[in-house]
Amino acid sequence: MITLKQLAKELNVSISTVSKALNNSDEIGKETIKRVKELAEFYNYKPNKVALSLKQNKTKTIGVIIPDILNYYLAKVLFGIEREASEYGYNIITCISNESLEKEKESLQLLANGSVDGFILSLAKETQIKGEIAHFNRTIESGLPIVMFDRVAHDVICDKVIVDDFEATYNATKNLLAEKRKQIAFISSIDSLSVGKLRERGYIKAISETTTHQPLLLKMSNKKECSKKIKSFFKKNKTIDGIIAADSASGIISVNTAVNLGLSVPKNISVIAFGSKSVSYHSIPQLTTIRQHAKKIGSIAAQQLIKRLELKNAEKMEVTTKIVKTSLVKSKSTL
Amino acid sequence: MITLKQLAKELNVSISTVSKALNNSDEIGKETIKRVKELAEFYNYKPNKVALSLKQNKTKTIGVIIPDILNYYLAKVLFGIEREASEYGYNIITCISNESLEKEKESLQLLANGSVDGFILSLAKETQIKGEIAHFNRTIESGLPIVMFDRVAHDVICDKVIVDDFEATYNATKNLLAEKRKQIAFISSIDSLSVGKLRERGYIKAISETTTHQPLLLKMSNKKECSKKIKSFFKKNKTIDGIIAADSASGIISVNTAVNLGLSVPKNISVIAFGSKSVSYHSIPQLTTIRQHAKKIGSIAAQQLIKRLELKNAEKMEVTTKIVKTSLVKSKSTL
DNA sequence: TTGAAAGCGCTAACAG
DNA sequence: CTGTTAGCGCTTTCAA
Repeated sequence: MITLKQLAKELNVSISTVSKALNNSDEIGKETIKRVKELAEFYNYKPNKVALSLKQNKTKTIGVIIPDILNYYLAKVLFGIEREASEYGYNIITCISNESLEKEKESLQLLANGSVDGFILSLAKETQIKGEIAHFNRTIESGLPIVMFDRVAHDVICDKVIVDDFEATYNATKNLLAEKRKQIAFISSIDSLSVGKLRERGYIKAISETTTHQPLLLKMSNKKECSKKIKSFFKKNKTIDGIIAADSASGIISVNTAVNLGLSVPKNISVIAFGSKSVSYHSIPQLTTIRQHAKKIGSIAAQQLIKRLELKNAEKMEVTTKIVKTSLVKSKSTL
Repeated sequence: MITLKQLAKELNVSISTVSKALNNSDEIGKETIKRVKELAEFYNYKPNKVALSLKQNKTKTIGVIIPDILNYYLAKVLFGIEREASEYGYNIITCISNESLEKEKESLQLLANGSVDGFILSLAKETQIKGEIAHFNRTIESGLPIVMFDRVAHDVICDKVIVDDFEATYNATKNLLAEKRKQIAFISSIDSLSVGKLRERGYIKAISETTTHQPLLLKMSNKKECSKKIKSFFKKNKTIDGIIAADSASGIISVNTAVNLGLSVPKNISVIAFGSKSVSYHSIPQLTTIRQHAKKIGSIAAQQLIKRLELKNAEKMEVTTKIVKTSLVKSKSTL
């Protein structure tokens, strides 16, 4: 990489002249500016990012910590974050906590050495189970703002972007009830997550408000066993005619299993699941899904963080919690 | 963030003494080291990464440019890269080219300003179609090594990590032939990618070596239309009894569509597709898959780059191309 | 209109 | 054993 120093030497001017010329300072003569710019162009000069960061005490880099990059939803949020950030000239450093509290702490710690200006993150499963939040507070106190999305720690005072999980399943369940379904079950493989619990509560509320039958729940911890568990669940409960699935895998497997058992979807049984468009193609008939607008969540989170970073007296800015509304996209697995 | 300067002031010693003490220099007295470390601990001192990078002229950061983060396979490679990199104390800055040549160039350009020590990348679709490679060569000439994986530019001289795509479909096709399948088709929605072409060629070779029937190809550009196209393809070609799918979506949809049309899988028709374990659950019966060991590809790519970065005279190190062998994991969609 | 010098936080050669 | 100094690449005040 070519430096100002080298340019200055070759042009027989001082470093500061070159710097000013490249920044179009009106202190510098037109002729000089032209000469400098030409040579810079010739050598494809780019100001060294590290030096700039050191000087200006900000890196234009955001640390993103996500629990699982193989989760389609989380990957999509990341996509949204990246796009928005790069729009504003920010880079993102990605760390994957792999659902581990330890790795989450470590990443936070590691990047808090001047590598990033702030964080966007979603809590690791283990963090949610153990309820630890001290590491977040420490980070915020040290001057690095955090924006949390989806799986958030309510007790930490910071900006948050969440989904209306409770309402989403509440409405979805109501929707199946409106189809005159009599026995609606809730299937989840994300029971340990805050969002999983919210979704369950939305379902339970709708059921207990409207019907007399008990909520019917199938909760699984292991994705591997989903197929078997769902199959035996269906066999045991022959009267089920509706499914609310808290995650897309459960939804897809429910439809495919029902069809496989000779049930007609949606004639005998309707299925609604959290999930994206592309995953909806994985079942025949195609799955009716609750869309979370993951990209939007990502871009809102990025906007929020950048706004705070570029504010003069950021402390004075109140923290906000933005709720991104889901939409129910009807397809072929419901009436 | 607390700095050496502040520590030095509070301890009434010089900055360099503090620096040396923290680095356990034997120039410094035991007692002093102890005092310094205690205070550093107390303030939770962390050396400023940016200053270190500037001083040492390396960032311990890798730029990763991937075409599509929502592609499960690519996300998994990213996972492998991240894990390996963090093992060696490297961070990764992720850019998503979104299959666009322009964005790919831009990211490369942008990070070549001292932000990263080198790159790991897979080519954007557009880059492969247009065959542009100048931007890669420029980057390498400027001293930043590149490791390419999966979708590589053969004409660029750099380290590469690839999959034995050709052999994989060749062997998979042979496998179906060994099942006495008479009419095996090849279905792909990634025709424009280098790997897509290799996979097709492997299939064609196996077919033309062994049978007299013409290769039977269904190539789609639009994922959206997959379901319809596959359905009409099946209806038109009633004698098909085997499928090799170049991508997992095609495979999943093939199985589900076949079942839906009343065919028995694998009795009437066998299906093999490129894909991961988790995607194999999305069809009933479960899909037989060609596994690419994405995480391994990621970690090998990271290892290779880091090795080159930490070598003294890296130019002298020959470039290598590593081939990661696929494995055929049999499940319920084949005999 | 241009240049010299200081400083961002750190390391390391050299001096004391 | 400890301190002074220079320098990584850049911006910016102040002086010429």
